Amino acid sequence: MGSEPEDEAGGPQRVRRRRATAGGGAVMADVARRAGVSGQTVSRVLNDHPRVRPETRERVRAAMRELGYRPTASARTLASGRSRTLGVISFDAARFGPAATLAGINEAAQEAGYLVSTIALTAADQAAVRGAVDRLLGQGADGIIAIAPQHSVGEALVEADHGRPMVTLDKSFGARFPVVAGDSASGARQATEHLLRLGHRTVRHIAGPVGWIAAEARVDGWRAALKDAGAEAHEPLFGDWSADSGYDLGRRIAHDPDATAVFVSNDQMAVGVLRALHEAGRRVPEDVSVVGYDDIPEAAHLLPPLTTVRTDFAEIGRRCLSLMLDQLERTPEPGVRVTIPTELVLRESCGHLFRGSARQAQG
Amino acid sequence: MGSEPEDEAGGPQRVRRRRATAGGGAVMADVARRAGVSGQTVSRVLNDHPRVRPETRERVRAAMRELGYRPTASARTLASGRSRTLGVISFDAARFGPAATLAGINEAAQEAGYLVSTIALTAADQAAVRGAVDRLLGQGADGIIAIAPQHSVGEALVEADHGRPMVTLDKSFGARFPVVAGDSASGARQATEHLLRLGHRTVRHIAGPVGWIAAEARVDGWRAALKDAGAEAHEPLFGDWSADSGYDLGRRIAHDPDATAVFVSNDQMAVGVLRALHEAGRRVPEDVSVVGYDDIPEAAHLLPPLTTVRTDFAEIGRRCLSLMLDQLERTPEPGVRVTIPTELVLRESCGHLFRGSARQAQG
DNA sequence: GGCCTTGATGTTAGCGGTAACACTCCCCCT
DNA sequence: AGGGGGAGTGTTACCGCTAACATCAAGGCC
Repeated sequence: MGSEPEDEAGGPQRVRRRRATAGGGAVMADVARRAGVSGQTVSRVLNDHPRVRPETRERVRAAMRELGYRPTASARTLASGRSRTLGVISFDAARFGPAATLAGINEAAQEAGYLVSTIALTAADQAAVRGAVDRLLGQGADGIIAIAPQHSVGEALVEADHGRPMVTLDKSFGARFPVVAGDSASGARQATEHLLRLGHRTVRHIAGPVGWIAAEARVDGWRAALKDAGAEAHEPLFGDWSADSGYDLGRRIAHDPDATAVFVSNDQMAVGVLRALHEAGRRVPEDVSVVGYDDIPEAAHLLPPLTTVRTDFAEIGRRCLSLMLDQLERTPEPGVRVTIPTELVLRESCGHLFRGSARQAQG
Repeated sequence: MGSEPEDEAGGPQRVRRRRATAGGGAVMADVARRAGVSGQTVSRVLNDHPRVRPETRERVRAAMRELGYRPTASARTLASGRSRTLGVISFDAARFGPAATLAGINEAAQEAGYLVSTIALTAADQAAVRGAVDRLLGQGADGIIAIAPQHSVGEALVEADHGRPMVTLDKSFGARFPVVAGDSASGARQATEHLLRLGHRTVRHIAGPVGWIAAEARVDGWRAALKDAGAEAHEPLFGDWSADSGYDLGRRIAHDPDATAVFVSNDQMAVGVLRALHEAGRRVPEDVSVVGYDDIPEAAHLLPPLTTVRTDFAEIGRRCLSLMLDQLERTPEPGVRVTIPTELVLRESCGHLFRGSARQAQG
């Protein structure tokens, strides 16, 4: 090639340090040399600066292509203080809701040219949350999106405060960062009112675990609907979101002949409830009506197909991202709270309570 | 404070550039000054070098704590060429299998002190895969784990080759990188043989989409089991993994009175199949036996509880990570292929075919 | 026509770490 | 006593890129 830089004779011959680029590829200086410009001009091309002559720009671009040049993110981050990386802290990443939200965030981030680093936490203790925030920030994340479905996580986030933008999901208190959430209270109300309209005297509730924001909002929505209708409110039964727990709690309800309508806080638990009712010989919807929450893709094919409250998780993810971008690139509105509407999807798991028997009520 | 470095009088006063650290926190030099050592010693403490006197180490640690020092990853990456970040390319991240695998990877990565950057792809075309690889490498990922469930993705990965370590999931050909996969062929064989042992003359198959490696391996395993038993093999029906498609295809099978046993390539489709059979008035397991695949958490609570093939997705994720670490930190074995065993979980969706009727067969 | 813009590009000095090497001590051995 | 060697620490030169400033040519203005 003949383009090796000459070492001045006799100078102390230092070992060339290993390059930081992947596969030892070209670096900016190589591109600059090849295009016959300075490194700064290459940098300008890279960053779409307007003050570069079109032909120079093209020459640099060509050199980049020919050398297979790939900018080194760590160097750019170090020099500019921006990484175009977003950190995401998530819990329970294998469950449908969080997973779908995460997918939405990822997709939107990609479109906006950001990379996403995810830390999936299992424990919700403050040390874990703080550690995750630290690692993400240390990594240079420009901002953090935290799925904070439990009060404890929300509190830990406030504790672990830092200078960078943050968006949280679900977290219900404190106007410190923007929050995105599905409208759980309203969804629960819709579900409950639907069941009441079908003639049920009251509606039982199988709730998500205590301390979970969405779970508690659904309890509130359910309770409010009952109160408005002057219906009795039994104490809710608290599950852990799993079909297993839905089954266990469903059996308790199945053995209570007064129970004719159940609102379950998510579809997975509803699966277990349907089984418990079936095994106890109580027909759905003839004897008992069931409404779930989330509208998982399987909900339409359960036996019977499940009436449920749909949340657009992908939209939640997208809104998180757009709020984050607002903070990063535009003027942030402080303390925004975005609520994603829900929709009751009518299927076959609910029936009229009518002369002790029931007819199917279809949307 | 009094610790501001003095500018020599009259020197050209340059504006201090914005710090790259989050929230303008302390940097290594600050820690060094406070602990009364050089930056290099701080670096040694940070990296657990053995050659530091315990009391010095403690002094440095104290200084770090007091200043809330957080090392800047981009600087470390730039200087060392290692980022302790792994890139993950995933598809279909909202489905149970991939999501659970991803969770396993994340968890294992965290334990090993690595951060994970995920790119979720929707299209499997070469440009998308190549772009994802580029972005991950540009970000400084030390290695890439690619969930490559389709042939096309595997091919694209080979094309997008690069110098860094890689581990792929499912990808069936080419010994270029280590591969981890659930043992789909064996799982399918177990399922099929189980049904045959119950007395079914043959077993129908609802398969995953063409081009998906796991789907095709399950077809192969199913076909092999039938062949060994000398049973007739109907042409499989190809779904798209969704409960919707399972329902559509299930209806075709439901209307065929000869069909007494169905092996479905995943549990979601099996949900649809169960519904289709139910609606057609065919009882499970009395008239038709059904086996699914994956053992999603809801499988035990379907009506009837679904016999299925369990794969330990978390283990798959962990193995991916350990293979990656082998490549990064130890002597890599080239072209390893790790197969995660499967287990047939017996529940109530299968019955003996016996005098035209069926009795339950329970493990 | 000299002076001030403006556009295009180059030069310099970092960003915050780490690798390689240099330099002290201090102990041990002969 | 002299020297070898290792433990502990400091010095220097980068890693690859970008911000700030400097430079330089071409053009507009009075």
